[in-house]
Amino acid sequence: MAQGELKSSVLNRKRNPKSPVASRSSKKQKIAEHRKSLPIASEEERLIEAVQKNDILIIVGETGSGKTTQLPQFLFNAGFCREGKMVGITQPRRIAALTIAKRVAEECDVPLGQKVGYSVRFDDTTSSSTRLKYMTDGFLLREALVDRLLSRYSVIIIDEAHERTVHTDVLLALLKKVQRERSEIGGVLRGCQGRKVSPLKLIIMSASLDARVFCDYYGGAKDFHVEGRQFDVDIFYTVHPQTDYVDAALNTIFQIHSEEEEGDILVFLTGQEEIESVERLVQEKLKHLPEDERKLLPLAIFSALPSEQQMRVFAPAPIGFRKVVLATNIAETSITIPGIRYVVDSGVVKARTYDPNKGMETLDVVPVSKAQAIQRSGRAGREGYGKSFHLYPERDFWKLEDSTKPEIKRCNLSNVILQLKALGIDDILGFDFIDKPSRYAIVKALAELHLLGALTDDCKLAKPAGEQMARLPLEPVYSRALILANQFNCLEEMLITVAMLSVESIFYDPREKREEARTSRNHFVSVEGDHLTYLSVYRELDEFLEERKAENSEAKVEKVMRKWCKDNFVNSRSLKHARDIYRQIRGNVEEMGFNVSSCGNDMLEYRRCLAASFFLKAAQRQMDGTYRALESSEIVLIHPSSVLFRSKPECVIFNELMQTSMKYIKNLTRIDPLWLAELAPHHYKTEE
DNA sequence: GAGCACTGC
Repeated sequence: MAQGELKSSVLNRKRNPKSPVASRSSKKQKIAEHRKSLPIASEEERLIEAVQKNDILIIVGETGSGKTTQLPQFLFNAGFCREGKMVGITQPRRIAALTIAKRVAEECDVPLGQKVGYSVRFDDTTSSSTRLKYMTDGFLLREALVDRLLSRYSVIIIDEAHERTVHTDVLLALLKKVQRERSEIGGVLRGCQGRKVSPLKLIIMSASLDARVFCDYYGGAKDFHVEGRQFDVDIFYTVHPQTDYVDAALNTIFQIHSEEEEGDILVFLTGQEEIESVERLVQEKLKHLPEDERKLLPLAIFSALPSEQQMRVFAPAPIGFRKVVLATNIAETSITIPGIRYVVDSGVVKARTYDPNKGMETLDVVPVSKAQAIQRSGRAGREGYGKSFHLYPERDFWKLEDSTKPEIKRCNLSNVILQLKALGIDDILGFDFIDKPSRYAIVKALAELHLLGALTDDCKLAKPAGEQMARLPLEPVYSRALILANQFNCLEEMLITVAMLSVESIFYDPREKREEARTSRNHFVSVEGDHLTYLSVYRELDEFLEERKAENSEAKVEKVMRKWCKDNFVNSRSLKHARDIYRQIRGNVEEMGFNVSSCGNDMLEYRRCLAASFFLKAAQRQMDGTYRALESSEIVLIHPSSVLFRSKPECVIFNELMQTSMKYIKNLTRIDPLWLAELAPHHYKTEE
């Protein structure tokens, strides 16, 4: 979201203030010309015919074909939105849903939210007159919980299916089932609010590499190829394998800078630490160059970076300067940086995997896939001819995996399975996933859901707990915590806690200000642990804003909030997100009839509730000062970001176990070890 | 003594 705001603010600055009438007609003309020039424009008839003849169509089209903006308009014109029906288009990212919908509304010359709208979490612009609805795939999944046949849609388009996010994969399987059910019902009055249910058209849109996978999955579905429109990118490889890609990246950056024509450089690296170190190395190296060769401006971008600093990569470099943007994967698909003409690909990426046996996530540096390498190169050809430098030999490229392993095979499945159960799908092991997760991962997730009380002994959705948990947009273990907090009379505190635990990077410590950051945040810190610390961060900001709300406008409150966050070294984007989540889940639990009560100053009761909620993740200190995670028996360390890093209490509960350089536990609170047997007897009594 | 990237009626 932050990135989207940045992009549009840059665009706005460029816009010329012409007279409204003149600009409107010339803008209209420009849009018409642009639409006509798209590769897909000449395919309208053939495409519509293909949709009419095939219930499932796989559209393969590269960047710039116009498929995402044009196809829904073609479908509208061909009558697919008659009788109040909608065409739904899903995207893996909210920023895409939002910007594409705005673009299409502009092309249709209608205000956003009428014929064309978007729906993403916290932000729904659709109305009863919306016919082309852009949304995140997660949003459509949520809709399916309410209207299982998705009866308001005549056509559903899954865009960017090749990315294979968990949400996309679940949707691909679910829609296959919904389509079958809708054609079986055929015209009988059923579905949401007694709507007439007609057959569903399904369109899967993907980049080229793996169209076969989708065609096969849908029983030999027809595929339709649309030409892309990208500028040419020359690809270069190293002659020999590089032992140190950071060093190779540095050399390549300076080689481009001294030998190539003007144009900015985008360098793909693995993470924050590496990026910050390359940034310093570039600056260091520049000092040794002659004055006139120093005009190179290194800029970092990664998701944990505060928005104000992210924004800097979007601004044009000063006259005569060349930008070199040092980025994580964030620049691969999520954001597009203007001016990039050269790409440097390290060939590696940090990838998360989940080990269901240990209940542990791992963050490893691994080689990219061919598809990723190609996607990275493509970033050099957005505005004109470009060059891409891979820091490995061509023969190594051919050894890469074709595409990245689908996320569903690499993640904790408890949430996915809870959602499927809530959708009425009981046979998870037999469910028709496009790529099946391992039997073991499924069984482990079922067992976890059972322990959390979401499933009955025969693995059916428990009533009401399982239903309630499925309704909440949270990890099942956090939903469970809210249900328990209702009984412990600390629901208010737990709502804040799980909202804060649901967002990433609440604290941001720039390397050079690490000490200052810690000191200025000292007053938040609770000796009991991270959960109470988050609670006081949230509450202090809330009180601060409350005091100032009376005298200020909403925009000013936002500004005050950003200032407060900056002063306290808190990431304002993360905290705003946490506040949005809080509002949403508070609404959810109130709808469930929960009474949001506070335990006041009784933090003992709150900590007991944390222990009761997170009993599956407890750890005990050992003689040597390391910890043993009770569930997996893994030897772990307290992550240095925890406020308990130094104090090392005897027993803690934690929310995250992740292996990076070491096995670390994060987000912890001190508990009394006796509480575990008392509060989770079904799990601990026999052991201790 | 350290944090790839997304996302949720």
